[in-house]
Amino acid sequence: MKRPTMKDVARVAGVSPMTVSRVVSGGAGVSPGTAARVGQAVRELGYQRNDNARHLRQKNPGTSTIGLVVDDLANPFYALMARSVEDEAHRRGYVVLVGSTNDEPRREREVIAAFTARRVDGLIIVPTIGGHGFLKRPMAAGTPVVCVDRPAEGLAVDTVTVDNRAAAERGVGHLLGHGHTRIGYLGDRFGIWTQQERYRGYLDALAAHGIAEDPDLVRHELRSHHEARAALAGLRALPEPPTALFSSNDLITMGVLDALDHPAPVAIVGFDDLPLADRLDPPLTVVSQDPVALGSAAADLLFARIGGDRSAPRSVILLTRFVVRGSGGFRTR
Amino acid sequence: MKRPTMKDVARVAGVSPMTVSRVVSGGAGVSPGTAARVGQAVRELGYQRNDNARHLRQKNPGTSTIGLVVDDLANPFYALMARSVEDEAHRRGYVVLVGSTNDEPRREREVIAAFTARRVDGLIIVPTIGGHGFLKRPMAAGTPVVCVDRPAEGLAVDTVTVDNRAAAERGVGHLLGHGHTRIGYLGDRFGIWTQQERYRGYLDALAAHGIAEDPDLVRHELRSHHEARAALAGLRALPEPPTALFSSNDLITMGVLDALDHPAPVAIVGFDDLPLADRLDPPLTVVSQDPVALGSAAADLLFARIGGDRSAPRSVILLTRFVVRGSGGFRTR
DNA sequence: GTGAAAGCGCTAACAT
DNA sequence: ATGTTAGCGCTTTCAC
Repeated sequence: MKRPTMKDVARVAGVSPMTVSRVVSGGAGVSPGTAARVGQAVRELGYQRNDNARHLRQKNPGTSTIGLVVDDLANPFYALMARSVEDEAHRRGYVVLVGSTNDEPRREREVIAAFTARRVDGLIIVPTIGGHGFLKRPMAAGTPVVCVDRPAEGLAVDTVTVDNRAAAERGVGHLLGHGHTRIGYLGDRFGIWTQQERYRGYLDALAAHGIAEDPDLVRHELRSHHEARAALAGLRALPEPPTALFSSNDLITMGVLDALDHPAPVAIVGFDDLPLADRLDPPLTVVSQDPVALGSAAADLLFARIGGDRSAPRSVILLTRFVVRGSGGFRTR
Repeated sequence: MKRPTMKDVARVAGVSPMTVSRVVSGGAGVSPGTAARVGQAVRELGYQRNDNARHLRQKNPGTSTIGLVVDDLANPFYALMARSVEDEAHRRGYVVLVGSTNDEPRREREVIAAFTARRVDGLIIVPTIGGHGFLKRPMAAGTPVVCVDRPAEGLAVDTVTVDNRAAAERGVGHLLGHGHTRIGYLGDRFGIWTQQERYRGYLDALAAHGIAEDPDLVRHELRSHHEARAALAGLRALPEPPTALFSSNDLITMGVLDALDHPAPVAIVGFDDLPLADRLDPPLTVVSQDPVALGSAAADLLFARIGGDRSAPRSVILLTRFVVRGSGGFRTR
């Protein structure tokens, strides 16, 4: 049982395909009588217009589809962001193609190529570490791009980020204010922009308190829960172990918590909030981002571009919240 | 700067559009020389084939796009599922349109209509409470549908669920085994199939231990963290309050935990695992589902259908894991 | 108010 | 190995 086309509807209703087209598109300039007959035929056949064919011919360009490309859709942070983008799209009658990159430039290219081949009207991306020259073509052809969470190096597009550096400085400053002087830093891949920024914030805070950086206390490139645990073990085995830790994302924080006794024998401040963070012992002090705000800001920028905005690229920096719950204090080991 | 078409590439390469088509589609039956010239022109113009036009004409049907419709993409459970579906799709060269329903039948219809208008090759849906007769048409037209997490009433399609009822019975049985006889039940909207099943499991367990249901201990329709807290307050204000609680999903569990002292003065078993559940005091005992397995099972079924499988609809029931961590024991209040 | 013709960008089915 | 013709399902344009 093949799908009916306008021709089929036209035959049943006894009109021309053009009249069906008019009715299906709102019915302007069609007499109520024929409109009713066409509507009847549509219902009878279960006709639904093929939007791909429609968008192909329609002079008013656009597929009412946007693409969202994140690092990992399973990460609650990006999931919240995705939902927020989807809501904004739905409100405007758009649908969203979604893809994860795993932070692999190759998969990012594949996903974006698949999206632009389907002629999405715009892209919201969390760029990977790799270069993004391949975006120049679709952008020149009129597909706007917005970066969110981190900028794409060398790509002049609207970008929505948070104040990573200042927020990290604030968090580490909190630890310093509690008297900690040996503060461990646990970070994800250093190639990721947010991680560089947060590390800079860590250094800023140390410098502001006149404390020299101790490279022994710094671990980058922690890609998993497991690697975070291992790194922590290394820090605690030091002759002079840290009395406090700054954890640079939620995955690392979870790894750290899992490796520690209960109650945690080290002060901790984490970047990114966790669901039950306030029920831990002690309750976890964190830098909290708002992924919903990130997503809706990115969507607003994108739809403005789709709407014809040709102004210079904007950079939106959203503020984090510093949530003090107790885990930043001093404790004995 | 408009997008180049095959015609443009053909002109630059000095060949016919058909030759360009052949090259772009793999280059079978084209001499290496012309293929090179065409490739050169493609690069020069930044040409990318329009897949919408391609799929329109191509006799081999299909848009290499599937639709995924979940309750709420921001819910970590569905986010994990979505990522799993996306991975399966990506592996097969498909992209995925994603939408949230918020459990509103109207939004579900809108989203699915938008997807079928774009001629997705298949749909994976977490059906809302409403009827699903509107799916009959696209199904008859050849768009396969797979339900996941819960079945769609009256719709004979492949369905992937977990053993909700038995798992809930197991969880409540665990509480009974610890000597609890007054066990509170906290559930989400009773119209949702999983909630009915879990409640039945609760009753099964009580019956197996010869305990009569006490309606005072049962609260359904808890739609939020806040409502869960309020319901719990009601239970604890009872003349004979429950000594144990069975919480029917993660949102409710979080509400309950937030409302309780620390350490929790009531035994708790929750349906769905939570990230830091093992770091709570006491560590939370839960029924744990595997959203990744749900997603990949659904995707496998869908792609089998897309591949031409016309066999009778299958029902796949995945098993949950019961994770005993300690919160199910007896304690004083 | 309605329809006929043309064409969006591409490929199937024939040519040559 | 390459080109021509026709047409996917729809809308634009221009007739009536």
